[in-house]
Amino acid sequence: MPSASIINTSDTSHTPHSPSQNRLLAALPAGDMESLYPHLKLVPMPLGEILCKSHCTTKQVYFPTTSIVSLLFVTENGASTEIAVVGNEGIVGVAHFMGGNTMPTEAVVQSEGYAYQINVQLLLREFNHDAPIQHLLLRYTQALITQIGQTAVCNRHHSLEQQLCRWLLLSLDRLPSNELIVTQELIANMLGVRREGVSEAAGKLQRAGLISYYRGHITVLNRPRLEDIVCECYKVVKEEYDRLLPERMAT
Amino acid sequence: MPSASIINTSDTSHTPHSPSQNRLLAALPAGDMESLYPHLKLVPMPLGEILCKSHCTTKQVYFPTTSIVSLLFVTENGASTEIAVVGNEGIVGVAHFMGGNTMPTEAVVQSEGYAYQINVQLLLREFNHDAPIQHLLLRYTQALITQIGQTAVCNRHHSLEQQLCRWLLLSLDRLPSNELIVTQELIANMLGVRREGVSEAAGKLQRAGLISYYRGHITVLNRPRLEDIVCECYKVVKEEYDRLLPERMAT
DNA sequence: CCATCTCTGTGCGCTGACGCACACACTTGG
DNA sequence: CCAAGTGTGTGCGTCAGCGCACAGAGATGG
Repeated sequence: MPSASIINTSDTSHTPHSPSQNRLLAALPAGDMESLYPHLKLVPMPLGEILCKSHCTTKQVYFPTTSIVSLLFVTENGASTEIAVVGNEGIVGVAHFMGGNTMPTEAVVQSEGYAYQINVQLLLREFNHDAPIQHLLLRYTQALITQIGQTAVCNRHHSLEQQLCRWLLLSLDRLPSNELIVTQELIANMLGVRREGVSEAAGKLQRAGLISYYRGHITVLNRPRLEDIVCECYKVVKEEYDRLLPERMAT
Repeated sequence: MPSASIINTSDTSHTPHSPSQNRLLAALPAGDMESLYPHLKLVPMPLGEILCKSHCTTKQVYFPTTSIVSLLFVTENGASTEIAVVGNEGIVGVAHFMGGNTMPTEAVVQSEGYAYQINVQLLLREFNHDAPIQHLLLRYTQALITQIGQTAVCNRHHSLEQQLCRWLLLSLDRLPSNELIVTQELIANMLGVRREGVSEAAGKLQRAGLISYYRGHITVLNRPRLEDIVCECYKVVKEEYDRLLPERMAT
């Protein structure tokens, strides 16, 4: 049973899609909705799809609803590290309104689902002439900065097991159910560690009854205990998202 | 002899101070200079001064000129990690114009010098009504995001020695000379590693003739070779700063 | 001049994560 | 039904970085 901090409350299998499933879009004032919504295009986000490679110049930005997107840095020798995760609370493509157009980041779909896509130009027009949407997106970006910074801290100071817990909780917060469709190999790539390391840590969590997994399906059985053993990084990030993003998006 | 990528070209001991020593301030169009410059206050930045603790609500932002400021995350048990460094190419206090006012970050003076201070309200007034300054600050913030993300990558994948090289080069780029006034202990706190580890890595660099240090004074003797052995993280960040910040600030 | 403090060097045992190799179970497709 | 592919478990040697302890050398201040 998902805890109170679940974001998605809709049952994805039956509810019709709506831009308001994305918390940023939902928080827009009525006027902005009217100007943006007609241009939003619902797109499926298949697992593993690369929305944007490092420094690629895509002209689309994405507002995930039921999908989760990972922002990865890939090193020269192919190793990768997830620096942040974006779900229905955010937007993929902050570089466009920050003014740099591209980033040395790769955006990969980490959990299958849907997103609303919009052309950069259309979004920029609103961003540049409308204070509320600008403030909303900038505050979101600040929350993102905190997540990235906290990832740096976590990478430095915390154990693989704690990082796994953080990753699970961050994903869980962005999903409607308590089941994640990911292999341990994928998690390892996100965290930038060995697959065997994830296997060991996940096995430990499973033996403790916190999770249960089976060939690419991880189910969180006891979220409260997961929150007990996770490092502070999760809480810092979560509180910052709650603080910076609109009220109705907080819980 | 400092290489071509030195930012400060002034001799701090003799030249009069000027806001244009900060590259962001220098890049402002004439109109913005006129409205901002009268409100800028030159302040000394003593080594170790804490400009802003985690989530503190200071009403000042800083444009370093000859000083360097570290942005640190401090964990519950007192361990710290530098997530980014700000020198004369940037501004301390992005949270103010990003809309969050505070951040879970501590800003500490890592290298003594000067900065121009300005009241948040005055800066915000310009930020909200003037596109050029807004674009400038947002592009800087995007560069900062890259630096933070790359720090996360570096913490994950690269050796202490490589990280030390990165740290030295990032500092060097923000200083007029090739001498840093820092103890190994301080560097250890920044990198979030043991003092002994820094001692060992620095000793290795010294024996190789790349640096020379003595009780809190580190002199870089061979910058090109340092750039050879540093990890890619340094280059990625540097190129992103060069790309995102104005031409005259690039070299 | 001596006690104290600061900064750095070094040694040692420990541990978390790595790289590799291989086994096993389940799935998929002919 | 069997071969190939996918996802996971496990063992083993290695190593970077940790924590700790202590030494020595220079700085500082009475």
